[in-house]
Amino acid sequence: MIDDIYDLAYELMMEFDPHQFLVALAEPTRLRSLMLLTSNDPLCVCELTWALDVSQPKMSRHLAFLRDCGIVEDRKVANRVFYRLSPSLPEWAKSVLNSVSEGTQSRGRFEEDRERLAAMPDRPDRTLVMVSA
Amino acid sequence: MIDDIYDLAYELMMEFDPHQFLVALAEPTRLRSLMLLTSNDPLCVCELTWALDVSQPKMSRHLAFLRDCGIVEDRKVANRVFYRLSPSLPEWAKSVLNSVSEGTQSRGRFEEDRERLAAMPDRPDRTLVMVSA
DNA sequence: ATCATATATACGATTTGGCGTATGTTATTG
DNA sequence: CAATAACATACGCCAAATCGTATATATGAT
Repeated sequence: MIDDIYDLAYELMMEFDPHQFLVALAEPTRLRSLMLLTSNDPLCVCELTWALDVSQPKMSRHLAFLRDCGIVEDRKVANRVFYRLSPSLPEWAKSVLNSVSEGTQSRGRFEEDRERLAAMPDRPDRTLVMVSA
Repeated sequence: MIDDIYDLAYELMMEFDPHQFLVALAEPTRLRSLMLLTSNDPLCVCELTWALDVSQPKMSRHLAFLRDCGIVEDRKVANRVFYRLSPSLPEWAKSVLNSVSEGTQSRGRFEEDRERLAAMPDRPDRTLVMVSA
């Protein structure tokens, strides 16, 4: 309760920082994750781990980074944690993500990520996450 | 001559890389330089050095970095070297720069940079640079 | 209760990036 | 031909970022 109030106050005080935002994008794993999330909101950790073919701790760390920047939000559903782009992202930041998404469309590495995600077997059910948004 | 041909071939082969582009933006001095260049094309090294209040080698290194990424172009005029955004930047990259520029408009650090630039005494003549573009 | 799955975090090791300082290069000026 | 000014680069150092591995936590299944 008290913690929540402090969190809110902190968030109001610290505006969304362009530099921090760009630092977040300037790392391959984070960028690839964000590119997937830009078109495939929400995704759980195991889906991203599978699609990017990276270790689980690595994915988890980078997602925590993005969350702490205010770029993504997480929602726990049963066993899993789903991430999506933060709806409260400043418009200019959303624009950046969309523009970068354009720039990465025909780039092999990002195409492969999308394909691996699409081909993932037994992808978790997302309906619960969508509803409770 | 031969070198020019190799440079051209190299540039055609290596497409503009989104990740590299974002790495370039994710450093304070480079970002601040680009934000100035976005609205004040072209600027010479000494103007940027003055506006950002950083050492000359530091400024020079970061500009070289941006040039090697294909983000800016340099043009030597007499004693000085002027930098401007590369006109051949992909559209999506220009969009990113414009969006980030929005995001930084009301941020103290970037405002100060603009003010220091505007207040710089004896700014070099730019007419020659503009004409020979 | 035990075991398996999904996720997060701590720790040590390695790598990378940026910086200051010193120096090189080119062009202008006197 | 100095001497100066603008810019670029080389070198060594330090701080920060990332990673793998191991481990902790929480939820679900048997």
